[in-house]
Amino acid sequence: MKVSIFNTMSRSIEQFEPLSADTVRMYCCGPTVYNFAHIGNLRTYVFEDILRKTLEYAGYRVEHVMNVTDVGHLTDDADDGIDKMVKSSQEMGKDVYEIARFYTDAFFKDIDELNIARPTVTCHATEHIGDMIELIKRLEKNGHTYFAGGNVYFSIDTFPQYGNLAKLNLEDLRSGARINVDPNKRNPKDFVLWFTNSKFERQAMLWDSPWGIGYPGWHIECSAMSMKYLGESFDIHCGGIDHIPVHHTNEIAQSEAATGKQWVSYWVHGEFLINDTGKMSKSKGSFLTLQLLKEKGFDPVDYRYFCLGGHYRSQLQFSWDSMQSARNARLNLFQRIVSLRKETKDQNIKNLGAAEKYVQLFENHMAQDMNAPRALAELWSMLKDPELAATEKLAGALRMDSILSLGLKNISIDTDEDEIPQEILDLVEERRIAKVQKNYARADQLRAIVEKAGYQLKDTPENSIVVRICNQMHK
RNA sequence: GGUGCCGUACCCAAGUGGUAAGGGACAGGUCUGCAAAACCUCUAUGCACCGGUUCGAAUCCGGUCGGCACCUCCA
Repeated sequence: MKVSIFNTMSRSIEQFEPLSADTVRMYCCGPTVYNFAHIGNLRTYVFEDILRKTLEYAGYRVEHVMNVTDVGHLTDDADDGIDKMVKSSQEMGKDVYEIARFYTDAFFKDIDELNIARPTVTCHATEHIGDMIELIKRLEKNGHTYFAGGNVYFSIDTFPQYGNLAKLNLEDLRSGARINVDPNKRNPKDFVLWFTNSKFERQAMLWDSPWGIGYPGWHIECSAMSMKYLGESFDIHCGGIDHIPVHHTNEIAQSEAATGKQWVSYWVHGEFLINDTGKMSKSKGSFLTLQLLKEKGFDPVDYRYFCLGGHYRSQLQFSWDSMQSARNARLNLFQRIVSLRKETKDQNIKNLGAAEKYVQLFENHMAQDMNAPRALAELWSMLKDPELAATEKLAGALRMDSILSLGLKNISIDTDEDEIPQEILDLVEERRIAKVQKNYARADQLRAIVEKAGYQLKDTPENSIVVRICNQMHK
């Protein structure tokens, strides 16, 4: 299986070829842990997981590195504002490291619940300050930095390819630059590598460095850590689309200026999740978390399914209606798997047989820039094809799920018949008698009572089955 | 103001020149005392609008209207 992927650098779909034959080295920008991740953030991690699993499906071993930014980033401009970590710690009255720990744990809980594979390496910025300092020293030696107003800056004029990724037109940008530019900058697009002097109200995290006590600029961690774990040149770097113009642009500049080599081969970016107010952000008051979805009765996997319904490079419109339809779809899908399991009990489900052609189509769609919506459609077509045997459908579905990761292999046929209270069973028995006596008015009345108690009755030719209504959504 | 993306059925959403995937919802059917569940079937001669290129356009070109994103921390 040959994988093709859209490379932001060339703005075109390219055939993927890793630097080394069978290993893919991939770096993903991780969370800044001063708050909970919202479902828009989470969409990006779902997409990265799909990318990783598609590559693994194609036979590659994937070294997947993700950073956790536990050093403060600034609230607004790179020269002003309150450190986000400090701000959050002030609000919660906790130590900055406690805050980072708390939100890091919350983040990985979300990741796990979404069936996103953990990175092979997770690296924390605060544990790599030394690596960042070494990188800045290297840049200094190569003449790409200058010291002004207490801070070390990267000079973009020493790096002619600056802005290639974002296709930035530097002339235009310069003329349209904001008013409050840091007067120490030689070029408005220069950025800080190391701060010893900032306008922070309070700075909780400080480290010693050749330039004085301070803290690193916010782009340097990704360069330093990715090169530490993946080498000076690696295959894939991904993140949200918003990182193209500033963060990734600056990362490229400082990385390649330091090594003199091409840093990353493929840049892969995921689009935003949008709701009726536009981009999801806390300031707009539309900060939806996975926790909130759960409180509303959704399973985290419903959200994963929802994400798979749209292509990763298209904006995806979130609404509660869409979320509901994703849940229904997922429930229907699970129901089909349960039926197949029952039908194929004790049978060998290893062979794809006639499901092969659907798996083939599925692979093609995933291999062609990860067209998950198309791939999902193949899953449905396969399940609905009357020509296929149940074992073949099940084998095909499980194969596809190695990328989709909806948890199909964990679905058991023991439909959790957890204890139904005796009083409910008594009502059911009373209804059975009423039915035998053809007292249907009484039977309907009893069913209404049972339903009100949260149970649903399903009459079959033999007997009546009772299920807890709210249990169904979680299976 | 500058740059880019998008506008497909009731909703979400694929589809970049060859005659509109898929899911949800709705409706109908089988089944049922009636339901529920399950299963089956159906839903765009048309892809914002206008004009053009072409044997052929949702797909290419021009224009109009509308939406979104980026240019500033942001997945």
